[in-house]
Amino acid sequence: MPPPAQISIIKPGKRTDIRRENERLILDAAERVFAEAGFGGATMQLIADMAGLPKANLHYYFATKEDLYRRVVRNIFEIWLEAAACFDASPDPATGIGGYIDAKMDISRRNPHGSKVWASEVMHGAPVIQDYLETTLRDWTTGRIAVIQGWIDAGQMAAVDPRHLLYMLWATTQHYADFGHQIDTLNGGAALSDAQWEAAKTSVRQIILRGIGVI
Amino acid sequence: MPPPAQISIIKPGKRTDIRRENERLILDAAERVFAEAGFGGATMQLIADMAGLPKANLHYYFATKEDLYRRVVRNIFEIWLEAAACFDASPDPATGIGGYIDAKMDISRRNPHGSKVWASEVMHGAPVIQDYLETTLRDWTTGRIAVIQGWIDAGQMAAVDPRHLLYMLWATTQHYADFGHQIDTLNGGAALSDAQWEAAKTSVRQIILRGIGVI
DNA sequence: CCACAACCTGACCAACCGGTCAACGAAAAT
DNA sequence: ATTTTCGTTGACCGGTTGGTCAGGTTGTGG
Repeated sequence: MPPPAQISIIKPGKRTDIRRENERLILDAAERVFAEAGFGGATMQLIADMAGLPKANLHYYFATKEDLYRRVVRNIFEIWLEAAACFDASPDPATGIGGYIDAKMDISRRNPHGSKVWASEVMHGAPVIQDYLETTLRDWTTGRIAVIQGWIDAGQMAAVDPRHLLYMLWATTQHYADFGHQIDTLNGGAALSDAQWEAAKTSVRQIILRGIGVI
Repeated sequence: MPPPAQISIIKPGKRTDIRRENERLILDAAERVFAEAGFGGATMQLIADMAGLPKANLHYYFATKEDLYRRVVRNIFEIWLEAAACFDASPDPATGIGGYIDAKMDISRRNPHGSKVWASEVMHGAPVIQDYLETTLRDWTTGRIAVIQGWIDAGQMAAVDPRHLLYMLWATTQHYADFGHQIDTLNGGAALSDAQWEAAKTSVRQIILRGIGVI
């Protein structure tokens, strides 16, 4: 009586499956531990425990602690850039910037650990992703500044400094992830409910959009 | 002629001078190292080197690394609260909130290390200053929300959620300290000049004050 | 001047960390 | 069936860290 072949249909390749699964496990655990303890405070042993794997297994998939950290930061960086899509897809600042705020607020709620790792990395002088700041992020920023300046020149919004508007967008939206613990504490110790998150998004959108004269 | 105990308390004395001087040296170095490396990444040896003292001397003044860290965070907390003065002294939101923005932006420029240590502490779940969040900060926040709500009720500003307005003020002003490295990198690798810093202050003030309908 | 207290510090230690390695089992490839 | 590759893991190691301590120096009160 041979075991049904259908079961084995699911697996495209056991080796690659194991690898992908374990890397995912490790990266998830690492993101969390790096966010909660910082790079220096995080230990490979703690990440291993949280991932449910022996420590030596981590070093099989990621040669060094710094390599693992680098991968975590890269993952976050890509998520950040995804939120840029809403920015270009819109012809006017109200939907463009409003959509960007919504997108980044959603990321802050869905992926707070990543935001914290990024913040920690930058606060410590960006020793790992300095090249990203100088290339990808700088190019991205230059492009968005041009878009905003276009809106200003077209009279679609108030004449504010596009660069500092961008910084304000980053600061306000990421604040809800990076300082989530403080916000929760001031909320009576409970995480923000769905309604409260919507209120936060609305408040941020309202103040900024009115601040740049589009509502 | 009894040499009154008061005098020996009041008079500087070389002993107390040495103590105060060294504590100041250590606290300054610690603030910097904790900000640049995080609690876990900071080492007592590095703090000692930066303070120009042998490591064993640090443990003479501060029993443990955590004690030293606690003192650093407490110092920062007091600076934060000082900026609140401008808030109450003003009868209208334009000068009150505008002044608060200016004050906090100045602190971000003058004391970026402290802001980073605070941010790091909160991001890691505030293991050291949780009680402050639940008492002093919560009370302070409640008070300021009442002030803002008063302005709203008096028709002096738009009806925004005071709590999220506060968060936005904290986020935007502290961003210039916590993410100073990123801002400098996007500024061509140079720190913001006096003029650029004024432009930043003006931009933040402009957008937020217009956002709450006071200009 | 003396005695005491405060201050200083080189040397040391137990604990821990990142990383290594040899040995082994399981799956693919031949 | 045999060989090879990939995945797994306990045990181990050199280096570093926070913290200790004995013994010294300096300042202070009497």
